[in-house]
Amino acid sequence: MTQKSRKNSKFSTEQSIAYLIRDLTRQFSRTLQKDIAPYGILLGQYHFLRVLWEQDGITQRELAMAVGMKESTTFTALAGMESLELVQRQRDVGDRRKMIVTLTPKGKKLESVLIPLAKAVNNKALQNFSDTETEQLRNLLGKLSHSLHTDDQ
Amino acid sequence: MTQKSRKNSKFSTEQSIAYLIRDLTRQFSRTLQKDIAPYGILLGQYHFLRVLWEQDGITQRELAMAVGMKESTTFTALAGMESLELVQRQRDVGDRRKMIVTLTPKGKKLESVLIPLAKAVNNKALQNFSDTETEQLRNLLGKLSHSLHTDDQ
DNA sequence: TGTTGACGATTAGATACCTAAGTAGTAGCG
DNA sequence: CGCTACTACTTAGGTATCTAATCGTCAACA
Repeated sequence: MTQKSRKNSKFSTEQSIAYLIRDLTRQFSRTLQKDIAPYGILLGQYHFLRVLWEQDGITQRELAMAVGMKESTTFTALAGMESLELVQRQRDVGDRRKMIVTLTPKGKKLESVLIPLAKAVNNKALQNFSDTETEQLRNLLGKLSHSLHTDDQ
Repeated sequence: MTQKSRKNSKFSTEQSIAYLIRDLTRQFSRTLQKDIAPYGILLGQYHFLRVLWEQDGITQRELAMAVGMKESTTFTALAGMESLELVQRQRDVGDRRKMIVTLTPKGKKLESVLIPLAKAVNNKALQNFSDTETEQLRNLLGKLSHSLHTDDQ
């Protein structure tokens, strides 16, 4: 290691928190993507399905909020999912601006197949973690997220 | 919260580690991207610059490895960086398959400008973390990454 | 009741990645 | 040598996001 890279341990190339997290995201994505691909589901679609399995019949905007994606991203994903007949979209009768998204039987059925795959990835990642460590990690990540969201500084 | 979403705390929509991490990556990316945009640098380019500032004159493949990106991604990023005159690429004389990447003065100068911006984002995220917590987080993330990489299970 | 502004969805266009399939150049071996 | 396999880069094409701009609908109020 060069002198340069040692001078700030909070930020060296290998160790910055941001880098570690970005790298982990890629690993998680690649892994889960490969697992669900055989079922014809794209990773970008899976995120939306996961929310719909718990809250069916919500609007596109609510879905976007729940998943944490922008509405344009949500729109694109749903368009693909509709053509695959995983979801159905209909205008809200009461407020025609809104688009209600509901799962088709095909979309519903996937829950029992895909959730275990996602759990497996999560469990593999956490295989050597005690419950305490898992909780610790979750708390630290939450704190990180909260700090990044604040507008001060 | 529905009964359903409560039944497995390790995996509910809001709390899965993979989701938290993916979300954090987006936050980090958006934040840093906005900060560096005024200098005409794209986030995807920044990652490569960061490595080059510490190890100038390496090959494209070495750079890809150091950054943790695929070579095709590296190639595209470098092409853009070359046209912005941030780096120069020349064939290795000894082995003409290799492409040596070196920073231009313009690329070098950016180090003193951009690194503080990246540090600021990191520090903002870690603003309420004690040194112990930071180290803890780093260790937990490293462990996570290691577990995901193993081929067993 | 007509105008204006907010809201929700959509479209357009860009960035950041990936996988898979080329294309050279190098090296090893019979 | 000359074939073959490997290495490094490149190209092609696709996915997952984003921001910014536009379009239809609704609501509020002068």
